[in-house]
Amino acid sequence: MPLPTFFNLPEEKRQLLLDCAMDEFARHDYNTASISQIVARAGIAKGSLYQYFVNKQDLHRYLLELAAQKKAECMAEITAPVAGASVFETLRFMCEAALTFELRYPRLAQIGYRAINGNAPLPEETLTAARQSSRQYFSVLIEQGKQRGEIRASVDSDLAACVLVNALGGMNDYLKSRGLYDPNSDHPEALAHAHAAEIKNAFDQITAMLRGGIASESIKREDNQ
Amino acid sequence: MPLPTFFNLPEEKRQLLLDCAMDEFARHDYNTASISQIVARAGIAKGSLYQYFVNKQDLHRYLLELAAQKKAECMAEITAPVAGASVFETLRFMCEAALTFELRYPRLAQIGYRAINGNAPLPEETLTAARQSSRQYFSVLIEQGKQRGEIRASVDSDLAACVLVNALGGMNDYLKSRGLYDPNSDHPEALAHAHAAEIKNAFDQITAMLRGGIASESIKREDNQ
Amino acid sequence: MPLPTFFNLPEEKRQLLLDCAMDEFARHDYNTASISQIVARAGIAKGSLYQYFVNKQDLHRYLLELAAQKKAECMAEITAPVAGASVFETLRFMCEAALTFELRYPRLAQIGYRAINGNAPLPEETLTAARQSSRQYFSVLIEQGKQRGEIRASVDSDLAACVLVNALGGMNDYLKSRGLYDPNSDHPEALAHAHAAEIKNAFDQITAMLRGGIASESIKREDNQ
Amino acid sequence: MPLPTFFNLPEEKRQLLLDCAMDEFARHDYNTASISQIVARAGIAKGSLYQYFVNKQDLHRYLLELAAQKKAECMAEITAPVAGASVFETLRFMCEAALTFELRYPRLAQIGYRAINGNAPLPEETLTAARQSSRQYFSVLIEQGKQRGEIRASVDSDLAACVLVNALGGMNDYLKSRGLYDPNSDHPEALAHAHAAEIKNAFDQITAMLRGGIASESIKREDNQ
DNA sequence: AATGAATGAGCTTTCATTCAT
DNA sequence: TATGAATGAAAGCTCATTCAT
Repeated sequence: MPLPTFFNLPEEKRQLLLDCAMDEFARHDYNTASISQIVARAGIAKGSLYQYFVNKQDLHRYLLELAAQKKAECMAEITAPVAGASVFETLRFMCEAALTFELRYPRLAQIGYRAINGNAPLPEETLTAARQSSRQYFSVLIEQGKQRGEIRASVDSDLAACVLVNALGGMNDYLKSRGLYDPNSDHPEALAHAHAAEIKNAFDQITAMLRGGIASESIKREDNQ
Repeated sequence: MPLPTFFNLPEEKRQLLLDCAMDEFARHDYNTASISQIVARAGIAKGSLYQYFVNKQDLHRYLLELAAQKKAECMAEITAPVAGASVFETLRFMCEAALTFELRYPRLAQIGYRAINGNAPLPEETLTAARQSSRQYFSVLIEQGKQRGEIRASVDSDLAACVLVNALGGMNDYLKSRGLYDPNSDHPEALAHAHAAEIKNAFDQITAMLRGGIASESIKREDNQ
Repeated sequence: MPLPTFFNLPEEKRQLLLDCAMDEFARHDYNTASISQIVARAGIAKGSLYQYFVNKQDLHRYLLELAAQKKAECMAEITAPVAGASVFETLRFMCEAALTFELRYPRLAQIGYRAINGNAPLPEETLTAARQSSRQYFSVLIEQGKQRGEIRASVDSDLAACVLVNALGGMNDYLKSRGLYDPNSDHPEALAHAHAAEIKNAFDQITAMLRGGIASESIKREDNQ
Repeated sequence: MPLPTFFNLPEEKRQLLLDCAMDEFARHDYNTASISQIVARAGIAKGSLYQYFVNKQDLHRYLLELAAQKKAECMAEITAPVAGASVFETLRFMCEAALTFELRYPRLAQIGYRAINGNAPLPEETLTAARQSSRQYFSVLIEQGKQRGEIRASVDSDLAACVLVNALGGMNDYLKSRGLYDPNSDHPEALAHAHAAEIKNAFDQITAMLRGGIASESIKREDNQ
């Protein structure tokens, strides 16, 4: 809820300010992020920022809103293909959407991450909702999978949801460790594009892993005995 | 790297100071943790703390070192039984070891968690190393599994390691969301004890999931065609 | 000394601005009164106010001037009947005039009160002059009383003037403490009307007190011995 | 309630800080008084002040406490002679005590005045109590006077109390206008000493005025008819 | 004449660190 | 070695005033 003044700003100036704010809140958690730093880097007077935003919280929440909006956009791009997809195909698509978001808006992604795991002054209900939302999404997805006969009925949906959410996060780690994706690089999207094939392969592997496990056939035969 | 003075301190006093420091850094992130609080609760002069540690960072890193050491101890306890175990048995043991660490040293565990998830002023290399260490441990484990024929050769060990590490973290989320384990409760160990059966079941489920995947048999048959 | 622009304003707009300014300066002391509040409530641009007044002080002084002028009007209304009146009758009339002013222009009265009691950035000479003006009025009145034989020649006119001025202020305190008059109530005039008889009685009592003192007859006989 | 650190300060330094604080709070109301100014003039670091006082309010209240204490001392000096005195003698003594306080501690007196009439952040009950205390004291005094037959039974004690309180304040005005007392001069007490005779005369006159009124004998005869 | 965004000095408060004792 | 007072840069925020349009 920025003040109207903010939206009257010339596009260029507004974007510069947002850039600086995103830099700061991506690099530091809420308490450590410095308004002074932001305005100094944006080259505006300190008082000016308070013509645009009510206070630090207001600015922070606007960035979170932006993150939510941009993430929703990334998700929306895959809505269509997902419609009739199997659970595992959906998973594949979500991997892509999540990565797309991180690649396009790495700072917003980081700010969102901090908000959920850090000390940002958000209403507890908002936090709880945010923390549960992806877990619940996956939980529902798995329930659907069970009904369609795609997923073993014996699987605990909630536990599996936790595992999925984190496992997908693990893919990020993997891509980073391979240098296939660096949120701090200047053009992460270009980087990802260059490694599209490898990334696609990681998507496939992780889906396969979650689908069929990592055990060898011989072990599995033991399991079934 | 505390100063020599620190180790000359009477055991009792040293332990009290550490206790207070752990309390503070477990409850607040690095920037919000207050040196004043620590010395006040420990009943020592503010200046004294700077006779023991170079600065705030120094104290913080010492706590992280302690965490690493204690965690290693917990892991070591399961080294023996693990010796001849299968990869999946080892995984089960590691789940237990990780939980044991969290229960015995909940504050150190929390401090470590905060450090890895990014607010502490640690050299990037230290952070990277910390993040990679467990990944590498798992990577090696999986390689062993492959050689023993327990794990599919087609699995990418590094990716699988990332998935495992994060999936185990997901189990934590699950236990917390179920109220089976709360690191902030007064007696997390007692709590965990009361729910031992349920926790054990979660261990089993997650191992099974990683082992055989979550797909139903019919889907798997499609996979194999 | 508003700028000429101010007087070119349409009557309605000018009055609205004055209303809002009076509200603000009556409710808050000079430093706490907010230009932003005034312009916001008056619905004009902040810059516009500076087309009408040099600065905050200028606006404030204009309000004080207005107060002086309105108070003078109230006093003027009683000039005629006062012409041939005795000093004590005049005092009675002045009580009424002062109350009339407070009832008709409660905000201006309050602003004047604040100015004299010391937070406003007025030149010391202005303040001194304001403080002395009423004192001098009373001083002259008492001198007249002496010449007419209504007041003891031994009375120090200046000291008596100070006493009178403040004693009349004391009557205000009394009326307020009794709930007979509250300048902050929505309709102080209505309130005062409801208690007209009691207020009239207070006028009479205070005049009597200043006239004949508070000592009992027996004490006075001692005085005269 | 300053922090203990404050009282450990060397007398000289403590007094200097108090001096600067009294200067500032006497010259400006609570909101306008500037901590920055105080520390700058006292030549201490800004952080140091917060080792002595919890915050601005704490400092302010301490000054008020000091004022109350010093005023009580001044009053105590006249307790003995007052014991068996008549109402009018008591009044005389109180005039002296009040003036003594203003002369000895002109800044504390001013701070107290601001607290009662201004916007200081004090609990409403404290304010109300302070505002009523002197009025009530006088009210009781007058009631006693009535019982002893020193004061006319027909006098309204509360109204008379208001008149007395303010009339005594009027004496201050008088002394100031005569240059017999200047709270801003460096040694107001010395000044008062030089004019002791004139001040004593003012005391006597004002007592006489309140006792017997200002009307001439001829007027009074009319009153009694 | 009217606008309202831009300004920046100023505010109170915090806190890791230093240093004289 | 122990102390704790002293420090001062930095924080978020306010507001009368200016100025380009």
